[in-house]
Amino acid sequence: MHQDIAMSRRRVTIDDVAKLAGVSYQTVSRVINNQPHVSPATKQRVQEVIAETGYRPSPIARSLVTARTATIGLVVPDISNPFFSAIARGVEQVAYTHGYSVLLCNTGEDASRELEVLHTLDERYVDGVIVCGLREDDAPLQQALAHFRAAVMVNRRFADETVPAILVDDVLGGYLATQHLLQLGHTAIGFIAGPTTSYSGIKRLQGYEQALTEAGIERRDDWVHYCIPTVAGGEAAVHSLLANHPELSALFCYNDLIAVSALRACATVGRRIPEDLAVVGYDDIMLATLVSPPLTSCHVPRMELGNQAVSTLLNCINDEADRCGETVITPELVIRASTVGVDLAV
Amino acid sequence: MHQDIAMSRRRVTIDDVAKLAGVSYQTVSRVINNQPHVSPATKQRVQEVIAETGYRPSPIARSLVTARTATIGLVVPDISNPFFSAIARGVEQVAYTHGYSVLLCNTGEDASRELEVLHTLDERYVDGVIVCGLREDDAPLQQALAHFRAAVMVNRRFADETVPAILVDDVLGGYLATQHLLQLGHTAIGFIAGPTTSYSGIKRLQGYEQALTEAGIERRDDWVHYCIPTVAGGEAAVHSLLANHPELSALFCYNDLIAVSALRACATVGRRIPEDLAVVGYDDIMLATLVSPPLTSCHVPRMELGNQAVSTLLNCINDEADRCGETVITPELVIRASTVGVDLAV
DNA sequence: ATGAAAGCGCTAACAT
DNA sequence: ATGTTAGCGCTTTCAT
Repeated sequence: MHQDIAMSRRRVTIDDVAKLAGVSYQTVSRVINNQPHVSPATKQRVQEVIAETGYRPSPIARSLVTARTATIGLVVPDISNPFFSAIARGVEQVAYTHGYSVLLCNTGEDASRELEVLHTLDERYVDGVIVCGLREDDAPLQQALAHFRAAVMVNRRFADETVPAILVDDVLGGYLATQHLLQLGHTAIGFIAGPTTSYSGIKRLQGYEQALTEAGIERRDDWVHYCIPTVAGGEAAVHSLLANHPELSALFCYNDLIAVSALRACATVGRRIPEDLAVVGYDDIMLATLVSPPLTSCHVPRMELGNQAVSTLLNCINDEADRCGETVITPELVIRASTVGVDLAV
Repeated sequence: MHQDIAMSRRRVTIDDVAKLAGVSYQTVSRVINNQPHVSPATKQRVQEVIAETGYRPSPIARSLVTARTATIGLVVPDISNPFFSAIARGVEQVAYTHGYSVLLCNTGEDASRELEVLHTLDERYVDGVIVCGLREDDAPLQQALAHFRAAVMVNRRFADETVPAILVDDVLGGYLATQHLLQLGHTAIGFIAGPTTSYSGIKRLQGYEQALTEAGIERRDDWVHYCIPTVAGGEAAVHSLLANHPELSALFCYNDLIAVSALRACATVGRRIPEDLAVVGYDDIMLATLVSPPLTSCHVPRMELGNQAVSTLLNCINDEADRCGETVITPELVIRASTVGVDLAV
């Protein structure tokens, strides 16, 4: 009936190691947790047995007593969206180096699903969660996040700052984009603004207005159009804006996809870029470098967002409250041929 | 000293519920696991208490005894690569509906890191793993995968078929792409083949050759160039192939990024597409629809790969061996303006 | 139909 | 420096 441990399929336990090393299993526990009060000789013997048997402690059993899992939850609207997958990469990177694993949850842009997955993560006793994007009612989310030992939001914040957030300075981004166009001599600059409800859209609009104001240019409501932030969504908005306002010589777009639809619209009606219309995008996704002409775009360091989110989360988990406030990431304008005549990207 | 449960910050346990319902905690266990031998009255009373207290069983404690975690590991080379993030979305989707969570592991294209994360996943007692891509020594990986209750590979296979795999029929893809060009009347068709070591590259080459052979066209080695499968990587390969072989009227590219570099190369030297050169890409990433002209490309249903991977994995976990073989996903050619004169995408 | 007891593998007091 | 004793919250025998 009895099988030799080496032969058995069963995992090696702390008890097996203790017996083989001729000590109590508490001593083994001390060794694997690097605790004091173990004689060097014993320690070495135990370590040898561990090496021989290939023993590794069960994180499950450990979690049951420590109430920690060394796991964090990552909640994103859509992992196949390059914006979020880059964040995910940044998150995984830093988490892994700190011994944490990442549970990935996709909400499919669905608010109720977001609460559901948080529920699941809570059940699974994750040590903390990182929640990305999705504009919706704050109250239910805030309540859900209160269950966790720690939580961080990316690209979103609560008014009362109860949850640390990693934010992009979109006001600055909008300002830089617009300022660049102003410096090139443009005075009639339109803005395709994305969804009206978008938090970052509102901030980019502020930056746009701020730059215009500084330049002493009147801000006109009819120069601003809203749309769904996709290539298809931008098409109609761009067409109508350009048709109704032939005076516009430049366009700032909420994101690169919309900027691409501007490129297309111009190709259709025979307007040259940047001679007849200068175009600035936002996000600086890979696509921006690949269309022709390549897009001037506001670069958002997405992996950096993920890195910062984890760092902040781990600080909160470890009660290092000093780094649990709001972190602002600064975007940078990358200038390419859609605003300046020469194709810098070769 | 004693705190009322409702007031306490401590999680509600099965014991609390049992006491409040006036039954043994075994009975509560029966109720939450839908086991028989509980009287309707008792069952209802217990369920009421569960609802009142908001009790939810601890998956940790449960895992400790069942040796299952309802968690699967997903190993990808780079989650920020659209190919893998789409797979990840497919994986998460199906896993979630079956009550499984997904631990995300990024290997950064590093083979040793791949083994490391598998080690971690093994420690964490995941119920199974899905490993995507990365061409490397089979032996160490195969050995690592043997530790798991279940494992599935995506876009990769072991010769002995010990591990179920989800594969794309790349021979077919290469065949369809080439056949399409042949049907348009092209007889001199080049192939930019991606990395020489690429498993899928070799298969696409086979499909390319097969189509040529069927059409009675001699396959010429110097019509095939290899390169790193990026826009930058393709640039040199495309230039040299076109410069040395002006007879080529069509180009089949290993992926869409290389196809984009073909578009660029032609723009530089003034060759029109598709009149002077027809171009076919592969993967059908979003970019394919956005460049001009839009790319004819071989569509690979990436989310479907993820869906199938989880389905297969869950079958293996549950010992339903019937669905644990190799699954082949069929790609489809999407025809756009880079091969036919009219811009179908408007 | 219900309960009592044992144990999953580990850590954290408290001994000695 | 080492061992003993309790649990962590649950499922699984085995009784009743």
